[in-house]
Amino acid sequence: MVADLSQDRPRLGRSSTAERVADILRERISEGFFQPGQRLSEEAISEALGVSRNTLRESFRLLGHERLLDHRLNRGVFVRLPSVEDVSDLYRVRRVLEGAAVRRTPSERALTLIREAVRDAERAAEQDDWQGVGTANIRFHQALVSVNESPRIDEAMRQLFAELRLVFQVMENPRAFHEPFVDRNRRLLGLIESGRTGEAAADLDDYLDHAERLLIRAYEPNR
Amino acid sequence: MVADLSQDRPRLGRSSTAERVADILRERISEGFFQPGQRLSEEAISEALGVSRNTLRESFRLLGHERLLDHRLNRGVFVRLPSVEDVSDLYRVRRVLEGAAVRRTPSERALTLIREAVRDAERAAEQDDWQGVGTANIRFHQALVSVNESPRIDEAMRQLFAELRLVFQVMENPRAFHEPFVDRNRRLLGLIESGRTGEAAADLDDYLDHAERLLIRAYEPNR
DNA sequence: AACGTAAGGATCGTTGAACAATTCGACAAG
DNA sequence: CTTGTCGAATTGTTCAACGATCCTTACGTT
Repeated sequence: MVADLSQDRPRLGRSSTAERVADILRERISEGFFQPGQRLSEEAISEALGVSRNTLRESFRLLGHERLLDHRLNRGVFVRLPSVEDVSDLYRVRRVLEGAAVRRTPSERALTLIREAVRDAERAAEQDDWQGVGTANIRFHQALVSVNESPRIDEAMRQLFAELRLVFQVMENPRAFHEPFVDRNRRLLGLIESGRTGEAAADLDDYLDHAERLLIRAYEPNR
Repeated sequence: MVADLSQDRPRLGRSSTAERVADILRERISEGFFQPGQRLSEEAISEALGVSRNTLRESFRLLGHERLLDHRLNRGVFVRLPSVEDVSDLYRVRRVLEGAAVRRTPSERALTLIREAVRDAERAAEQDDWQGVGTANIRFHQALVSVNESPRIDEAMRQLFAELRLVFQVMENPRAFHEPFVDRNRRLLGLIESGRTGEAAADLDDYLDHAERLLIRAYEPNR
């Protein structure tokens, strides 16, 4: 019974001003409050948040390593603005991580998460809630990757989507983007459930090609 | 002609005291000067390197994100001491990244790198230079992963091996560990060269199972 | 002997101020 | 129109300080 407590262990060490500031900034970036390409002034933000410049700089380092911020020497930190090459690379990584996932037999737990994400996306689509479709879609792919049963891969996937959100912020019409994938999620789930790993892998590759093409076409980092 | 200069751009932004300090610490850790589990005193190191505590703390944040240091609140930073579960997870990641690589057809450039690494390992083994075998072995796997043609995956692999080096530091007999893999590298290369991706993938899985088993058996994080 | 508590020292977390280094735009000179 | 120079603004880094937290030791209680 004491063993259950070990679940809460990560929460223990948590909290330091720098990390909490990083959490805030991360959220602000992902919600578009800070736009990609925008410069983040040390003085302005440290004053606004009521922390010292030194502490804020520690936060910047954290987010820089997550590729959310771009640290240019003596020029300051900028919200990262991914290039088209970055988008392609992100999809290369997805093909590897998600491709490995569909070749494995998922645990019951993972399968449940995947099913829920598919259903949530469908439900949100019915209500024209494209914001909701987007987040459900992300949950779908994270659940998919969780089939690999690797904490490090899960973490990498989290970062990857944080980076992709930067792309969505710049995209012309992020809402319509997710639309075709509600059905594709359902189809892919079917292939996975029936254990047809070969077909699932092929469908996934086509899925990601499709998404990458749409994304790059709608993505214009030049303002 | 001016366009060629843009190649050198990455070299410009580089260098800031914090990053250079991080480079030094990274090297010291990988060479075993700082042992896994050891605590790194802010005061002692900042004084020894002649930098301020604040700057050193920025470096610590960088290395913490690379999983080389363990930051415990109010207790300081420690050289990370990977657990057995960590080792297993690292091999899960390797199976995914390297597995995806062997299923692709390598570029000429990548193939050359792989061949060189295999040859260097053999040469080092002939001279009983097990240190050299180890580094050639790492180069072999990095070259293998480079077949994915993804900068992010290359970077992930670099970090992964930096973490594995922590394990090697603690291991009982790191020299003998690499011995069986000189031949296995050669065999895997053969399968790749002949385009038998299915067999190559199967051999790789067995390869990594083998390595993980040996490593975990020889690994005793408890002192 | 096992345990709870208290005191003290060491180290980290964070701040605020200061100064050097660097960037960038404006403006003058050629 | 290009090049050189100046100054304001911002970052890079240091330093000193103080509160907070952890660890150890000692002491007293049960």
